[in-house]
Amino acid sequence: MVNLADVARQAHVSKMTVSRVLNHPEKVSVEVKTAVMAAIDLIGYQPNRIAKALVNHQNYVIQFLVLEDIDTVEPNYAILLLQLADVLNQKGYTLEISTIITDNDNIDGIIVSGWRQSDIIALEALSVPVVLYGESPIDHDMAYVDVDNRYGVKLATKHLIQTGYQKIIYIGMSVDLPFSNERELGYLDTMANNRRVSKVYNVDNHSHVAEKLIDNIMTQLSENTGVVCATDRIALGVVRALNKQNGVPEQYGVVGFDGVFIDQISSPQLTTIRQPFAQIAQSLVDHLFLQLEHGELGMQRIVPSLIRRDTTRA
Amino acid sequence: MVNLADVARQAHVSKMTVSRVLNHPEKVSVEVKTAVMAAIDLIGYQPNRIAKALVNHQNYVIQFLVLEDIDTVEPNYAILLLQLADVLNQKGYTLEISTIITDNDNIDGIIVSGWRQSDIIALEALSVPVVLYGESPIDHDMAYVDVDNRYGVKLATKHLIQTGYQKIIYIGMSVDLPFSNERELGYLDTMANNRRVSKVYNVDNHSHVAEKLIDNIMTQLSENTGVVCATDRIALGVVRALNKQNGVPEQYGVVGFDGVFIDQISSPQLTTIRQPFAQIAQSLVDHLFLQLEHGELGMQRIVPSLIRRDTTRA
DNA sequence: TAAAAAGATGTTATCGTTAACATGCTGTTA
DNA sequence: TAACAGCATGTTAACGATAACATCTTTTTA
Repeated sequence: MVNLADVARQAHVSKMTVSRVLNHPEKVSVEVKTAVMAAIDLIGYQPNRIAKALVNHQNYVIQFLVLEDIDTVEPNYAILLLQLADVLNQKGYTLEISTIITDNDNIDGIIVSGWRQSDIIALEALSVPVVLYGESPIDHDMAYVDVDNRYGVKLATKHLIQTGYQKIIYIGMSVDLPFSNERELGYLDTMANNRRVSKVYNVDNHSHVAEKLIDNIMTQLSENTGVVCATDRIALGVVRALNKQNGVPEQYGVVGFDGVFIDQISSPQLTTIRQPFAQIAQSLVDHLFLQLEHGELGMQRIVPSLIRRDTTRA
Repeated sequence: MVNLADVARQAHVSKMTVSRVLNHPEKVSVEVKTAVMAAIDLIGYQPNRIAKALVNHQNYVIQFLVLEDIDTVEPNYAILLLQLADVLNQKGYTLEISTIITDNDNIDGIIVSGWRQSDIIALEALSVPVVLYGESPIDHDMAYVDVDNRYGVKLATKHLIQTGYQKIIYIGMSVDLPFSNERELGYLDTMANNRRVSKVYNVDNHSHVAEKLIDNIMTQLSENTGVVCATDRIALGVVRALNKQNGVPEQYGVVGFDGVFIDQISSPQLTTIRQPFAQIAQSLVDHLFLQLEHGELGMQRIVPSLIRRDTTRA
């Protein structure tokens, strides 16, 4: 393996000078710098992450902790995971994926997804920086990054109003977590602001459950109704039910939330609120390093956008 | 950070003895061993992966190389990725995810998914062990793990025959790769063995394309037809088209292939051939270590199974 | 122009672990 | 009982990189 010493020999300088060229180039004269660079190129030197880690007391490993039941969120995780890995790679970091909370000397930080209220205490007790994906519970001060859920559903609700649907109902998730509460509030706020009458249903986050719900309430559903859905899974079921009368998007409009995978395989393709996962991944990593390097707890709400497709009128 | 020296002090032995207790316990007397173990428990020592890596000339990092267009395979990747991470963690390894081929001193081995024929030469030139997910091209000798595609489609075809569908057609993918060829052969073989007339269509691997194909050939499709699909995506579109006449599973039977996510959100839920990803992940890692530790190129075909659900008759 | 400051480069020690070799003890054998 | 084998444990050096300090050269300043 080509190491610092080989480069040093090639460039007729000491190892330290080579190290400086790479880490503190401003402290090295221009001639030496170019000579060293040439030597590096010539013999194809790549710094050894392991040796660096040992002397810097770092691991260059970030843990992605998935506390959610994996089955319920697969497509989202795939895309988030790939984006995270990408951002971390660019910083020379590696990803460790775990499904249980452990205090571990071999990682530098943790990004957590799918946590419940009951996980928070254990997470706060960890000895490494933690960033939550998803808004943190009100009474705890933890770094987090989340999509702006309330704003997202606001967009969805407004869109249905503007495309002329008369009655607008909301189908949420039966879980008590910040993100689902925020989504519901986004609907309620927008309806109130537009002097509309709200109607909220809650179901488990599965397309079949949502489909059954719509089947059951179909008779009470007047034509020209818009349905704001808390997730694309729910929206998928809703569209399926409504399309038994071939009513989407003319008689009924549907908007989902997530914008990953499901929206595209649905037929017709879903109008949805897209979570920008590349941005989310970048922000999660940024906030983790903010904590790692400056001890600061940051939080950010990422603005989602409306993707107009075929389950709402043009 | 608690290290070997702390344990050694606590147990009144040398660092080397502690190291031996952990790596070569048979070379240490029983009394010393128990004393050291007690000291480890007492002060909560965890070995430092980085220092170990440095002295062993290993990185404890395996790269997962995704060469496929990410959009086309998300749910599969999520599940494979999580399983891989799990298997590797148990061996003290970490995962690096990459989308480009690079020769990299900081990894110990590579697991490749979604490769094309044109990638093979670059992959063979790499200086670390490589295992392919997906059968390797005939003229190259590389380690691989794959699901037994031919057998899987055999299962699917047989199932449709046994549940009494009269005519049985196959909808494959328009790509020339070992896995898709194998799947087609699984259909053709089984049909020939059962003295049935085959009919093969090919489409891009998207539900909408498959849906459109069925719409177009619907008039030529006699009732009591079974459709073997190369993927769940295709099956999803096929079911959607056939269900416009409410014909699944009584008039038409459909079987997919993959068994991840799509099969469950479909309505009715897909009968499918499930890829056992936990087993695949384990096998990929095993074959990588076989190569790493003994230089042996292994290959394995994992046997998939039929999941009977609601798109075929009981 | 001598002394001090600034700049460039080199030397040493260190991170935590382990392989290889060294030491010391017990017990066996002729 | 001397010689030696075999076992348990300790000591040293090494992995590759870098921080801290040391040294040497050049520039600045009074």
